[in-house]
Amino acid sequence: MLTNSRLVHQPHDHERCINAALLCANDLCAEKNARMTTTRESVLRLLWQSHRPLGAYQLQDQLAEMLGKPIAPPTVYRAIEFLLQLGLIHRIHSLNAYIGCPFPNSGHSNLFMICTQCGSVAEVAHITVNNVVQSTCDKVKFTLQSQSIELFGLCPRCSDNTEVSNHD
Amino acid sequence: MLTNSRLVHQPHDHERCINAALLCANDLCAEKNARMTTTRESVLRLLWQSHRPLGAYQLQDQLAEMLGKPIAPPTVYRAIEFLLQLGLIHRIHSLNAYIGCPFPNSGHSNLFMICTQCGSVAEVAHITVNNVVQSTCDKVKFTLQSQSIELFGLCPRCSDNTEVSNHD
DNA sequence: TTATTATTGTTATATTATAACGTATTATGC
DNA sequence: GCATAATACGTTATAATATAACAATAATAA
Repeated sequence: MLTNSRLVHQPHDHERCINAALLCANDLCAEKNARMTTTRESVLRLLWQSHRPLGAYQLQDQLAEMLGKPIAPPTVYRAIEFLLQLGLIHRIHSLNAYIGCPFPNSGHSNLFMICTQCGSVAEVAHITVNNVVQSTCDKVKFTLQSQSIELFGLCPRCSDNTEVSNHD
Repeated sequence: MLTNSRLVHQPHDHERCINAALLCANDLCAEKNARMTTTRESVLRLLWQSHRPLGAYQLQDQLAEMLGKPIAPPTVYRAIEFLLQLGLIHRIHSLNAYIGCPFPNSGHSNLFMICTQCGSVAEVAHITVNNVVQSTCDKVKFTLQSQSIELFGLCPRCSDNTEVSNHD
């Protein structure tokens, strides 16, 4: 099982995540003959900086500040679209928000664990989940193309806190 | 495995689905001391009539026509909210649309198979999927509260058609 | 350099959803 | 029945999310 669950819920060095993501992005662009422009890189950077899902208009604000000039929605959405296509970020439908993908190369299904308390989101790629989903589709003759699995609940930290406060 | 997959993709008697859903809705309301008003019933009926996901503003139009008077968005959203709470309908996040639930009593997880060709949506409740999801959550100490699983691909009919056209 | 393509800027607007407050309707206790 | 409270609906305005269309600019290729 591939997951960033532990990392997400612990304080850690964000710079590393950001740099890893940017390196990976550059590789992917080189490979696919795509251009990693300032706007696109900035959006990716912002998503990794926050380390949690950001809406398009949050990105707009932060991007405007980062670049020191006003940015219109289409610019943001174009960058988002580009990064989505490359698999560098994901869209979380239930939140209308976007988040950096921790393992863009893994040909994985998108399974997100969204903490309803603190808003953190961990991504998990689990072969067993994939297999079960696939076999379920086979059973009803549904040709699976892609998927969006969004789980809501309490992350490890918030689970602990809840338990503690229940004991008070 | 519980599913309406076959039914969804075949021509069939919609009146039955509608009536079954309305009966079920009335029972649930009686049980929970909730009121099945004209607006709410109409929205539920419309969703079953179409037998595919409808957006809030599609519902608004159809509701206005059905009731013979203009309807404002809040009215629609209130009915939607009510039906969601009772578990009589589901929201499909990736489509910003709503659909009737074929088995509201089954304490099931929401797994949808969305045909990217014809737009039909089947719901499946599969204990194995639930179990795998749950055990994945356990592994990373995530306390699961609810879930949204949306699968995109080709329904049985569209799969067949594609195959045929490929052979031409 | 020029032609071509890809990207961004700009304006306007579509789509989805909710806030706030007033009115009407329905249930409940007397 | 009548007063009261609770619930649902009507109405207006607006927030939040997303895209269309076209002009301008920048990068690449010929």
